[in-house]
Amino acid sequence: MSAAHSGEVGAEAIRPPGATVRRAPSRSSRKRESSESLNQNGHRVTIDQVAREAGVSTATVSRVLAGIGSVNATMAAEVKRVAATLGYRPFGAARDLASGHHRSIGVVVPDLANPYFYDIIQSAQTAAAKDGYRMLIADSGGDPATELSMCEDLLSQAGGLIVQSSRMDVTALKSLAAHNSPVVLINRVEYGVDLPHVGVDNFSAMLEICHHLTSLGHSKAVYLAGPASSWQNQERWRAIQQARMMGLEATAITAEPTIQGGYAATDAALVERPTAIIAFNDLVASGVLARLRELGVDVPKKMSVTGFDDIVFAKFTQPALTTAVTPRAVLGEQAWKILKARLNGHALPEVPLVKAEVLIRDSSAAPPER
Amino acid sequence: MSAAHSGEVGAEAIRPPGATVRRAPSRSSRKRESSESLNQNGHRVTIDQVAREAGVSTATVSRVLAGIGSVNATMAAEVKRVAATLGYRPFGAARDLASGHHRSIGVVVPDLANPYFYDIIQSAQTAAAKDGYRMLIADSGGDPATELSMCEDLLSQAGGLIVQSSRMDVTALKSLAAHNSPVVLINRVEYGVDLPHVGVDNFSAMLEICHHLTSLGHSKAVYLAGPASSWQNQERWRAIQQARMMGLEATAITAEPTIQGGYAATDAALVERPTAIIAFNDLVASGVLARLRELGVDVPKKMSVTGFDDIVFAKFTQPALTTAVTPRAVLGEQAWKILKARLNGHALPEVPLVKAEVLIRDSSAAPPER
DNA sequence: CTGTTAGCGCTTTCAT
DNA sequence: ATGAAAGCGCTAACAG
Repeated sequence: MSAAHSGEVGAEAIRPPGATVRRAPSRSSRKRESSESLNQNGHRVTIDQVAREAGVSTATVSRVLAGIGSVNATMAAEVKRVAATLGYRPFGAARDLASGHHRSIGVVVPDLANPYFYDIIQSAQTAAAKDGYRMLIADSGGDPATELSMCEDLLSQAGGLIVQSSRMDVTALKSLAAHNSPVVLINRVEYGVDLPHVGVDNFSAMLEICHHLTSLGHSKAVYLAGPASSWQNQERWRAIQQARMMGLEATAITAEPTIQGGYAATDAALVERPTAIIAFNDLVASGVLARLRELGVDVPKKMSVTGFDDIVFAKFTQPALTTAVTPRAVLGEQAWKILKARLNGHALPEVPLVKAEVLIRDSSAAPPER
Repeated sequence: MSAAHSGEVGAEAIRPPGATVRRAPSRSSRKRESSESLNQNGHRVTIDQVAREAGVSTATVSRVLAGIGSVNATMAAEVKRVAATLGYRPFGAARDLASGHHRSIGVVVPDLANPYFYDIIQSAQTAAAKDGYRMLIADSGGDPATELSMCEDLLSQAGGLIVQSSRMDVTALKSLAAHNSPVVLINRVEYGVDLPHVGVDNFSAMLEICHHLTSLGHSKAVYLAGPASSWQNQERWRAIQQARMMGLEATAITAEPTIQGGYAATDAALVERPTAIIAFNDLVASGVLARLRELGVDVPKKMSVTGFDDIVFAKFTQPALTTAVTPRAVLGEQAWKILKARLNGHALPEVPLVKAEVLIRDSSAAPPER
């Protein structure tokens, strides 16, 4: 093969004499003190070096490493060997620029310290990784303004976005949609906003919880509500209100969506003299349980408590929590599926809200006789 | 200002006649169907468009948007206005390529579903974001082999790596170190491997837990061990063995580092007839508590149980868990501090292992009389 | 099947 | 203070 086997002399020598003489590359003196992924000599190993060393063209190296097209087996092996020897790792930015799209997707969540989000992140990450995408994550702290700018920001490094339980108002959401970038919402449904979403059918599940309670004989409950801007909270509360027709009287008291929040709000809830406390989620319910125990209120004999989500701990609280299983892994996969379709310009698959199964455990029972 | 105000005709027209004629750009026909961040017309808004529209050079736009160097205030305002109007968002890959380094760091954890890692991830993310870095996260699933390849992989998209509780063996760690890339380890100390680390002083904290137990009168305990390849587990076990000189006899039984794991391993632990069960972490301890409750074994009267980490739930278990507070947020910040120094070519700051404070709650007490 | 080569969009000299 | 222009390292036409 009389390939461009130029060895060490190569490139410079074969430049045609008539070519415009380029100004000597001042670049050689450009600062390069930040040592990120450089080899021993302080230089990044590039695809050109691999190509030269292996006696092939950069195109071939690219093909071999990407596993695209067909290449002579011997050649491929040699390329791989050289790449390994040199410790070559492609420079992602160059690849993305050349191919015209980022290989990362951004994920923004309201609170990285909340276990609820991790199951979704985990499954989305696994699914995306399978397709060669990495995941950038960011914590908006639950602040709507931060959330929007965070999204805008990520969009310059990511090919698409998965936005979890967005707290943005409709205007912000619309302005995000106007970017025309691949974005999918998780657990935020907003008609009139042109953004695909996946989510849990909170309404049905909460209605079922209410039904469970009324069939047990409860008629007076307190809802420890989550953030007002949260769609999930709105849906859950809507269901509880709907349950009035089943004979369930309920008032809402806002609580921080954390264990501490539930703990702190319990006393206020008790003032209403309910026989059941419906918590926004399992975190809140756990806090309620803890406070009730302190207060000596027997659960479920004197008070029924329900959660939502079925986080790992729900099964191990004392007593074990009655809750609704929101299939988080499914949500993550669905979100990626839609995003992927969007990235590839395919038609978006229709995914209905995911049903949440209600799990009756030990924290709910018939109300005490009055 | 007679700037290059070329309007729409611009570029092509002013090309000097003597210049080498480039082959007509076949690029115009290159596929561009993947709609990622394109504007209405299906084209990405580039810095050139902004520059042209604003009647300045791309260099100026770059300066304005990066806030670097000094630019005429009026001009800057105009550039910003145009950029906003056009919906311009810089293409991260191009920026990274031009500047020579990635603006992301990779974070790999053994298990994204483990709450222990949340606080670390969150604080590291916040700290890094402040310096303009994004965070790529990946879940290795706790598999050493996957972990290494995952790191290699990330290194082509990230400027540096934070590796949590690495389970890689020394050889793998060394090969990672050999890349000479900015990597910092969290909770994995390996002398002889040239990689900076931050971590918790597991040994001292566990020794203190043991001391707490012996001073209560315990002399026979079972350690529900974590993964053998985990440095934290090794350190904790080392402390327990050390505690023999304080009169604590202990045997180790391996358990999955999860609630389920603790639950499942409890029966085997009981066979040893200990008066105390020392769990690898809070998750395991929670499982133990759940099983013990089922079995009717009173904690702490009949059995003392201790955890490690002080995850949010530790305070709310029944009874509340005696544990060691590992300051996760501090770890995340320290890790970023070191990584940043490394990325900038500064000297690495020396950070000693973080002390963990032992928190005596209700799950530990004097052993029953025999 | 393989090599050549033109850019991808941006930053950063360097010259003005 | 501003502009011109040279690439950063890689991919993907395109031509053989």
